[in-house]
Amino acid sequence: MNFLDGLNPPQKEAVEYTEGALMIIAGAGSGKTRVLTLRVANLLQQGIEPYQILSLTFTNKAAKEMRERIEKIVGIEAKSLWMGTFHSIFSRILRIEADRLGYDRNFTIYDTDDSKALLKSILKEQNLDDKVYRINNVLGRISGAKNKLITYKLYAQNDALKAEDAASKMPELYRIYEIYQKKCYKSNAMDFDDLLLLTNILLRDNEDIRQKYQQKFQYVMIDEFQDTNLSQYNIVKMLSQKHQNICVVGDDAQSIYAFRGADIQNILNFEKDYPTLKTVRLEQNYRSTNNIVQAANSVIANNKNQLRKSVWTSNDEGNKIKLVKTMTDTEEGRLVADTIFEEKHQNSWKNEDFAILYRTNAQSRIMEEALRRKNIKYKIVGGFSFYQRQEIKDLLGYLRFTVNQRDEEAFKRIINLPKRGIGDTTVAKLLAMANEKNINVWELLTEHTTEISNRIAGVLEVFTNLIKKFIQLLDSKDAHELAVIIAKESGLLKDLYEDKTIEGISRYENVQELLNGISEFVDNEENEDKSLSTFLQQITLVTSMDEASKDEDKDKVTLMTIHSAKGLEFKHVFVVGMEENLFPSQMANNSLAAIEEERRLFYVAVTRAEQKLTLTYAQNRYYYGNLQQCEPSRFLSEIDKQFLQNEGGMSKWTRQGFMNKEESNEKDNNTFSFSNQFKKTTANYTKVTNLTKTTPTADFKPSNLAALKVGMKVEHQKFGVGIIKELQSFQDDKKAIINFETQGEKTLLLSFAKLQILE
DNA sequence: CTATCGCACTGTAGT
DNA sequence: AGTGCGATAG
Repeated sequence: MNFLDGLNPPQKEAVEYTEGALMIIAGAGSGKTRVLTLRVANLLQQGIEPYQILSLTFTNKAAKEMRERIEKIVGIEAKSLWMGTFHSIFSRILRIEADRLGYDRNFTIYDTDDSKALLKSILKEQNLDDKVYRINNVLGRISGAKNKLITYKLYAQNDALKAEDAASKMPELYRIYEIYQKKCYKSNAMDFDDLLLLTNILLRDNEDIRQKYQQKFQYVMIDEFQDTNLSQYNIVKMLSQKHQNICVVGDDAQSIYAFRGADIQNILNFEKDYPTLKTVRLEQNYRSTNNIVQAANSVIANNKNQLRKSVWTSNDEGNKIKLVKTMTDTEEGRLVADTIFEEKHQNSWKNEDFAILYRTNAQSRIMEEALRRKNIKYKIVGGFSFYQRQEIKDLLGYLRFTVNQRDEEAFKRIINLPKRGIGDTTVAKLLAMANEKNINVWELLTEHTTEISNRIAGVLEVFTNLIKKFIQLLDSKDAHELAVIIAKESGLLKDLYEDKTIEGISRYENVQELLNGISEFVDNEENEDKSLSTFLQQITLVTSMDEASKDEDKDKVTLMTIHSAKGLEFKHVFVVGMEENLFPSQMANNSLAAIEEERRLFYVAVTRAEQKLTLTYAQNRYYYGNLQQCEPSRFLSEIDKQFLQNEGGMSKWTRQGFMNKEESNEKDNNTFSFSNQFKKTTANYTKVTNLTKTTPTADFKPSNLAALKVGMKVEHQKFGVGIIKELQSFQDDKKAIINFETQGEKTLLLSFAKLQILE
């Protein structure tokens, strides 16, 4: 087995120990992904079928990356592996077995926004004050309960929980939970936590289904085990009961999701649940310089509740860690941008060798501005998702309602969109009426029309006829064709198209982008089920982090939160905003456990760096538009001084940080005028960060459709350069068959294709 | 029912 | 700074 060459003894052991329970404690940079990849390859080489291996990860990105790496070793076989996030894998299973739970297979997955909107309406209906019952708290309590496998029935019987609720002035919480859950069920909808909780219930209550999947999954693997919650762990425990071939990989020092129910206790329980457990520790770090490894160790050593830690490296000592203080947050950005600019030339490093990590997404804007001024290409990972944009959610609302008419959140979103004179009062009345009759709104609208007042009934009929038409097309049209029809006939597209403001154009383009996305979904041969319903379930579980890394995304500086940086590595990492109350977050002040989690987060940030690490903090920073003074983070003082660069090396930047009063005023004025300018061009700004490359003059718009001719050379945003082979009419639209250089022949609906005419 | 204005609030991460 | 809410006028 030559692919084991170059592994150290514990790595080799982890790859070869395939039968029974195995726990791999993998320190930062210890080659974990490589070990996991080879482990799967090893199983496949032993003749295990790919569909018998279940491999669970925490993010879609991690799953995708691992699948690609395995594919490189074993080839096409890797496609049949069951590999994905807990949520995506189990939503797939739930879709197949939905009827056992009384759900329809077209169930909607409610995202956090949907959940909050539903809770808000429940609070209103129950006359509860949303100042007392804070939506985030309420959702957090419900979510926390679900992650501990506490259903609303169990919650109502649990005096301890109810006492906690009473203490936080929310004694009715158990009732809200019950109403929320029943409404979700009535809407044929599941929230994120339901995907796990209901999988638990499905497997627990259905012997045959449990056996089916126990039989199927002979080998189960979990990555980032320290981040799993009880609900997730319990599913895996049930699934691996028959074969007992379960392998978990984790690092307690990198546990950063306790706030949402992840339980380090799972690691301890694991040893109890599997007495024959074999434990392998990967402690040699191959990623970072000795200075970085030691500095990381010196910080994490401050945690009282750490389990085990002895990560070491035989790498060079390397550069010392740079600590930089700046006057303001703007200057912090400038400093980072300047440093990247210089180092790119000095070391001939590329943009992709740098990462800027921050604690909160809000910090990204200042870094963006600085990089743009220096003309440094960057990409933002995570943050505000494409699918959270209003115009996207509007169209998705129509698509969702077409697939599942019980989806009440979608109904509320689209019933008066575009405006048809149905206000909140009317909607509330309709919902109350439906509730009273114990039917859903769609049934009310279609079967009880006579009971609705004439004025409204007329408008509603137009709406129901529209939806009925869409429903009829569900079987005959593919997801993309149908989405295009819905976008047009609902009037959404027309509204956006007529809005010629910068924001309006951007929104129109975003909708086009969504339609392109659906088109890609349909064209993708790997997707077996091309229904609109599957598409919708899939995208709810996809965040902007998971978008395919395009070629144009290649050589760019990466900006992201520390949370999303887990598992990645960069030559030079900047951790910015090292200030008390920002990192560690102010919210962490309440408990030791929270501070320790922040410290682990810092540990994660530091261990992303291969060669250079720079920590920066500002003395003044804008919070909600107010300039505030900041103190350096306590974590900075916890780093063993011997790993920090001496004062002399800092002086260059430190000097820049201190300005005399005159300079300071001048600078403030500059900052002010810049931010005013920024305000006016927000839409442009968004567009640039979206990485859409447009040349206004040559850009193809639906309005100059006639400009296209057969034989013309064009460039498509996604498919690249091609020659127009044929132009066709499709209803009142034009379609083009284009032969792309790399993608082959594609048929595009022109009004949604982003084409640029080349010749 | 819709549009507009002034006021108050914002509390971290990602499926 | 940006958002979302309630009150008010049209």
